[in-house]
Amino acid sequence: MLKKERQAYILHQVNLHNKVLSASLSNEMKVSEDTIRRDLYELADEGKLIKVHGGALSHSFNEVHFPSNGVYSQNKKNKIAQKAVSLISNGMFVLTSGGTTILEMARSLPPQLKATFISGSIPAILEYMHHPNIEVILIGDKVSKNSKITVGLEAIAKIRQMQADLCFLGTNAIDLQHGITENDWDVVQLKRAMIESCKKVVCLTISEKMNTTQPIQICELNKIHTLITELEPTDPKLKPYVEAGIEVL
Amino acid sequence: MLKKERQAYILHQVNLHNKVLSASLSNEMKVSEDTIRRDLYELADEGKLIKVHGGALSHSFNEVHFPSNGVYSQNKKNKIAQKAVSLISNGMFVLTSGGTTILEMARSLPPQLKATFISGSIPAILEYMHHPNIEVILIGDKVSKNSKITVGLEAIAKIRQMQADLCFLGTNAIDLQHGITENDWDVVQLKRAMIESCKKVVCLTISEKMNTTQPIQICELNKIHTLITELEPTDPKLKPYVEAGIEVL
DNA sequence: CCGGTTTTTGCGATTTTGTGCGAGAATTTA
DNA sequence: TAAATTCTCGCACAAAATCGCAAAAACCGG
Repeated sequence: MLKKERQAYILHQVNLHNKVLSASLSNEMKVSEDTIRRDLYELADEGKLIKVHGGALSHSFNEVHFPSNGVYSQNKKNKIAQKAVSLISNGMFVLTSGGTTILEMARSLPPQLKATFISGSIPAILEYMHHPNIEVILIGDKVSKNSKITVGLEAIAKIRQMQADLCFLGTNAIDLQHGITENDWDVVQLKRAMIESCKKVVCLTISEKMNTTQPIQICELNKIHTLITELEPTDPKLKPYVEAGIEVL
Repeated sequence: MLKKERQAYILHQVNLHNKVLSASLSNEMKVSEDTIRRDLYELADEGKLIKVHGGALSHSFNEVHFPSNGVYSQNKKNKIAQKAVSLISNGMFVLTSGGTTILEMARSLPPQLKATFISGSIPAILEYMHHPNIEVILIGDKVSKNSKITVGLEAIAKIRQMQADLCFLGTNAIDLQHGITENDWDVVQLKRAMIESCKKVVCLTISEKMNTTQPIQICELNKIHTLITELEPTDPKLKPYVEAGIEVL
């Protein structure tokens, strides 16, 4: 078993169960606990999980992390949110994933907007619910505690039978060669279905996540119609994406 | 159970109930009181709560004093919650409606309980999600903003294809002649479907709502197996229900 | 294909951490 | 004031982490 492979599996387990024990992982993959521990420390260094005595926990336990860059990042996300909102017009059906950037967009929706929002992300749904004129459709299935989103075949089937005008994807990693990538298998399945079920795919991401990759590919770049970051559309960092035929806002 | 995990649970409990007892926490998580005490001291050191003799208090407890009938009603709901929880055992599939009584039950689930909870109520889902060992199935459909629950044909169809062990209904009005009644058409449809899709129907209600009615009937009394109120099962107010063949806790 | 280098992994000895227990002290409660 | 909890403190024990080291595997330039 490859190291990367092992770490991807660990990450998957953490996302699924919110915790992992070094002992049981060592048992499952037949490597020493030392190796597992080293893996966990590496993943903790990359901020993918939280190492604790005896195993590791998912970030969702700490609730409020990154207090330091919070405000800073917030500004960026707000910029992104403003641009995203400008794409929505009355009467549209909008499919959205989860993630903090999407949340920020949800909070920025103008109160007079009348549209239908469809999502399996629970935090996003909570935001949409507060809006006076928006219809909210919740996609049901098993709830993934870590990503706070419904995942599974039911959810995917439901998405498949939709045909939305717009699809907003909160994106964790985007790259010229590898397209958009994720580390959670279930979320990948969902996002793939979302991409297939809408007329226009819009990726929202802060520029730090550009040109980074994660283990599992969601789709190639050419499936994406629009990319929104906090940068000016003319920023040189975005040039390769424009050249790849993506509309950049 | 990991130390951090345990502390996260304690914190969650403190924030919900504003107080925790060392003894009951020790009992719930099957660790010694010593361990709980050490946890409480650590959390108190971090300023997350206030350690007192016998347990701990939430920080907000000092500052804000809440409305008197709030606490009162809360106590009743807590009593109901305790009784309801006692009906659930490991491995069960439990269908629940929404409502504050259900929420209180969700908050009182012992951490080691492993069960699957199915609901379309968004506040309830949020509570279930905090629990370390519970699988959460969210029923999707259009979100009703005022009842914070998914309603519609999709949701009803989904419920119909289930077969749960237990169904908890937060009940707004119960009466000997009219059975249980509601004032929201969509919710009535949902609850009817829930009653048909489980082996055992349990109604949770505070005694004030007994012998009251609302415009739309959900079902006759004979569909209900168990009634839980804050009263003692021997209370004379409950006698007619016992005589009607309902198990009363 | 081959030496040399780097990375990865496992092992044993030692240290640290987490937990429970018992006895006596401190406190709450009746 | 007496009885019942709850706390403190020291200790023991097991599980987990750390450290140094060495074998094994992967990588690489020629």
